[in-house]
Amino acid sequence: MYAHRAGGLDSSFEHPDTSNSSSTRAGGLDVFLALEQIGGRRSFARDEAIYAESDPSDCWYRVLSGTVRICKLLADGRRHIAEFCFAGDCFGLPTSGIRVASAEAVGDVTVTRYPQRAADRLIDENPLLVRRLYDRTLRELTHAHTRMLVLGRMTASERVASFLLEISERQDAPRVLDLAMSRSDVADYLGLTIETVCRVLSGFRRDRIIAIPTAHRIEFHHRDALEALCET
Amino acid sequence: MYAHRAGGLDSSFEHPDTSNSSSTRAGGLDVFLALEQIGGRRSFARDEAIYAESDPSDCWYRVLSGTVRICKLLADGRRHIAEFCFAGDCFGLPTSGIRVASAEAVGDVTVTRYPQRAADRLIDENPLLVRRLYDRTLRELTHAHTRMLVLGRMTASERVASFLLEISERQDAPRVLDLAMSRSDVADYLGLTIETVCRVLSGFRRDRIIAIPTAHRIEFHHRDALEALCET
DNA sequence: TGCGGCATTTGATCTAAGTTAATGAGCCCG
DNA sequence: CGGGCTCATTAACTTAGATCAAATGCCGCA
Repeated sequence: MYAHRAGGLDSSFEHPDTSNSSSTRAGGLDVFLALEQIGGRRSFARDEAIYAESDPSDCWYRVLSGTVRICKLLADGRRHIAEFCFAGDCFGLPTSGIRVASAEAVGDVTVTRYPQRAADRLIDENPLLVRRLYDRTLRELTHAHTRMLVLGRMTASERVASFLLEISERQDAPRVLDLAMSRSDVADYLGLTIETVCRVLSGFRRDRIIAIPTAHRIEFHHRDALEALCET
Repeated sequence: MYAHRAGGLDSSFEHPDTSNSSSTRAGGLDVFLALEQIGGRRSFARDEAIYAESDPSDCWYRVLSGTVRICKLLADGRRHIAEFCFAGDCFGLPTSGIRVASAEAVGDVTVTRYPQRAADRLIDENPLLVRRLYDRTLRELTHAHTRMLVLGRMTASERVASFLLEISERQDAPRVLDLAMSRSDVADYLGLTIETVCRVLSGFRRDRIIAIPTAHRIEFHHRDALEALCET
């Protein structure tokens, strides 16, 4: 279901010739090297804010290690997590000069920070780089459309199944899953409550579809059962 | 709430110098002219499919008149509408070679069709064009994040209020709203049922927030009440 | 090793929205 | 002009998931 994201976003930077673009490669790798040059490394502790909603937006980021959550809040405190970003993912790309969501470290996180002005200059000078960012963003938009289907039309069990499969496809091991995030994060990502997420997971365990050796580790016993749940 | 979309996508093509980019304008307008050259005009009747999920993807489109809906289906027929596209909006931009959603005419529709190969060539030759498409896609992604918050965390009343305001901001008149789409389309866009959409609209009318002279026309009497409902 | 606090899990109720069903209102075509 | 569509509305009832409440378990730290 989420196979189009396989390989992560890393690959767009590191293997710029793997996409379906017919761009010239002239000087291609230099571009990405140059991008690394202008980036500075930052670290954030568990639950620390990287930026907040309505902050001025003068840079964007790429995850080096750890997990970042992109959150939006309603006036009364209801929260939604728009996406989780893992190593290689970019976030905080500019749409206006103001942040429309906040970014927070799920666990300890290291990121590269790209100042807007310098990156803009590079982007304007390097068609190839825009093209990569564009392709990447188009893929993210497709992913967003899938997420909307999940949030708009799927049951609690289907949402949790699709979540487990999505995260698992982002990690190396196909039979085991290490969740960096809390049940509360999962719930806010899926538009459910903590309790419902727990109940669904317990149900899956009762049905021998998964095992839950510790709260943050899931073992897949019948991946096909999960896949059947979120078939399109 | 949706103000970042003000002006529609038309403006990115017709006034390429209004964005925050520092791109050179050298030959700028020629690019968009060239894009128009390679586009062919097509018309579709109410409910006609423009393309279907899993079709090969060899072109993309821009709406000239009418409204298009982008749909995703689950195996058992549950439907979700990812977005409505109005005059000036682009849709069907390529992520892989296969359509991941279908596009259908809501009413009678005219579109410009851009063959992928020709458009790709133009894109590769014209940094400015990619930059426009990129900025546009980034704005759409922001909109998608807002939609996820609506679908994941808002009540039925809040969803309908946000829908009315969103569509109204896309039209000229601020006091009256002409809905091209059926209640069923609205429901599938908001992750609700037809009946719930009706009940909420009737509730708004009972509370004198709106009037509903005909099923497809809404008059705003207390726009502020709607705005209060979906405050972030 | 044992204590305190937080996250997770489970259980008991409640409710917003879904489902089912009946009625009403346009509107197209003969 | 009127019959038969389809779409929209309203009402009665059901239910999936939320809310409220109470364990349970786990982890860091003394």
